[in-house]
Amino acid sequence: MSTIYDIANACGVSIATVSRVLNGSSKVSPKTREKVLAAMREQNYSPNPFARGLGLDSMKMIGILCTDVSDAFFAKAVSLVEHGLRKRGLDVILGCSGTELSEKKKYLQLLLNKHVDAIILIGSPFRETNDNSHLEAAARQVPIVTINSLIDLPNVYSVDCDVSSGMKQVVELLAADGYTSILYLYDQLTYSGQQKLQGHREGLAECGLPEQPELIRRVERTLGEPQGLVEKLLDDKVPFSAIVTSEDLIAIGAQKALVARGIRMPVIGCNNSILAECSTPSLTSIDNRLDILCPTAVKLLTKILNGEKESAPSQTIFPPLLVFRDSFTVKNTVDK
Amino acid sequence: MSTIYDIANACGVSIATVSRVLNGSSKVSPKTREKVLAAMREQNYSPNPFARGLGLDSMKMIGILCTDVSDAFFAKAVSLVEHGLRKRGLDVILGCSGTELSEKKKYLQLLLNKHVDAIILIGSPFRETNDNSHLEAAARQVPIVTINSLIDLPNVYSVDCDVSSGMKQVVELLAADGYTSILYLYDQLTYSGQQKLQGHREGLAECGLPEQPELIRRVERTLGEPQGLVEKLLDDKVPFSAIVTSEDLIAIGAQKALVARGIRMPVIGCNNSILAECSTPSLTSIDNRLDILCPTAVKLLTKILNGEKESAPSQTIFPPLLVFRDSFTVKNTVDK
DNA sequence: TTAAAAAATGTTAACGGTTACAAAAAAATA
DNA sequence: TATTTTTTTGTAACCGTTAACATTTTTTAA
Repeated sequence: MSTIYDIANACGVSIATVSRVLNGSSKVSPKTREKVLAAMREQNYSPNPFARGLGLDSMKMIGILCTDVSDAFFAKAVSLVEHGLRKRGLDVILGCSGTELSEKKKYLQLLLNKHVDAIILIGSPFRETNDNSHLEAAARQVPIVTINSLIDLPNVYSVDCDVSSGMKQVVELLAADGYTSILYLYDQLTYSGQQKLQGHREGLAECGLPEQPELIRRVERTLGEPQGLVEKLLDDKVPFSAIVTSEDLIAIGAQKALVARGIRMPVIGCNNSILAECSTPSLTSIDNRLDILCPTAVKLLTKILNGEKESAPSQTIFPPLLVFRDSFTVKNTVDK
Repeated sequence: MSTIYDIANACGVSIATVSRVLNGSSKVSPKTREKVLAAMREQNYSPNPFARGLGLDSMKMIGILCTDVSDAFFAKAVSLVEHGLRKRGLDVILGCSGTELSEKKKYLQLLLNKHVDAIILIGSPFRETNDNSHLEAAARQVPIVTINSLIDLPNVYSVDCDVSSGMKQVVELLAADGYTSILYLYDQLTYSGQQKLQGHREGLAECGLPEQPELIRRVERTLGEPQGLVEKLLDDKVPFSAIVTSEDLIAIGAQKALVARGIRMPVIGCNNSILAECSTPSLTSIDNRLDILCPTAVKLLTKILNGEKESAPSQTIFPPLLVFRDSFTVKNTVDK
């Protein structure tokens, strides 16, 4: 590994000059610049990131914190964010904390300890509890951008999708189609989980439908549990005529229960991951626009890192997109 | 941010003593140790990773390089590896290079430039070409552990699953059941892609079945392309009685074409991702044991980082697992 | 009680960059 | 040509650790 001193020696210049060439900061005469660049190429030089980091307190690394990359939703988000950051010359430290609040705190601290330049938080930082004191503390050290959850704290910037309205719209569409007994299956009440549930309730209220506790059920984010629950509800003859869920995986589990019994009714997922397409019948799903949120978050972040905090909106919200597939199409309305 | 000097001052000791407490290296008297630890707690001290990195040329970060985390297979692998590394106090820099060789090279270089302690390579480093000169060069700088591809180079350690035998076994099972015209759909001929194809061919040979070019077809790793191809083959009345694929996603696409026409025949996927379970009928799939490969790779890596290279096997191979689901069960054999 | 050995602590030079400031060289002006 | 201005380059301090080596303190042995 050659150092800045090696390059300086090779060209008969000082290390300051080499550093200047490296950073393109202040002026260097064209011919010395060329000489230095040639030496760098020759020696295959690459600046030591630790030394640089020590001086500048930055290694141009962004921490990405999510719950679980093996989940299709987070995987897509991480992928999109990683691409965006790379394109801008930023490296990515990945942390998958799981759902436990204590773990999330620990991971947040781990990233801070590594002196990342910023943190991108995918999904919700808190669960049922609204304790985000740790986030507040973290934001005092580095800017934080959250994707898919809205947090109002200094130095925290949120890019979110209004899934609440999506959920509401789904209820309205179903109701308009005569599906008035809607089974709502949700998993964790993270920020977006709460939004979804609220949207569902608003939809019910809007349509003058009653809120039935036995039709608003919490399940694990798995295939088996929703499937089992739906089977049980069918066994118990609990009446419902459509299923809406907070996640595609849950929807698919539920749909499997239906398919197994030859029952056909509208099933709506959320997140519109690849799973939705894989399901048979393919799943109608609320798309939370990660394809827009993630690039937006990255752009926002670069702005902030460039010191343009003033022009960085602390909240950016996009509308969701309903993607209709076989499990429920608006055409139903017409066909019926 | 308090430094080692702040702590030293606060306790009236030298920075060397603080450093010793920090590293637990040489002896420090119990009472000064306590005093120092107390000051650290009080000042919420955490050592500057860049300074440490500069001295030790290590920030205890491992680079993970994969093709695409948004793909269920890589997502699962990255997730498993991340967990294992975290548990051992190692941080993770993630790189998603895509399939282009030039990009892979670039990403490899990016990780090296960050002075990662090691690189874990998930999936294949090369495609149809067998050019792994860049890997060889990289391995001269840091140890490399590959997951799901076998590479014979100094300082490269491979943890792999023998999918070839899995593929072979599938053909044998199908043939034994009377399914002798097998459509084989594959995507990229990465290392494991080649292994799979070879296993398939071996299976055909073993069973005395002919290799039919029109039944060994390359498709994109998407849902739509295999679906379209199968539809076309059906239209063209190309005869086949079972479908085997190199990836679950492809299998699901193919199966969708069958389901749409009410045709039922064995469909076998590979990788056994969550997609396989989501499909209806649920997909029989070859599990390449990421649940074992990934922890093994991490353990191997820690061994290597601990300087126990001698006792680190350069190749570790696990057998695959056939996971039978609705799209093809061995019970078929009995039932028929 | 003193000398020797062991344990604890301190001093200081790396590690490889960045950058403020100083100095030298080149260009512009008088 | 001498002087001023501008451009280019060099010097050296600093960033916060680690660790070799030196020194002091404590313990043990004589």
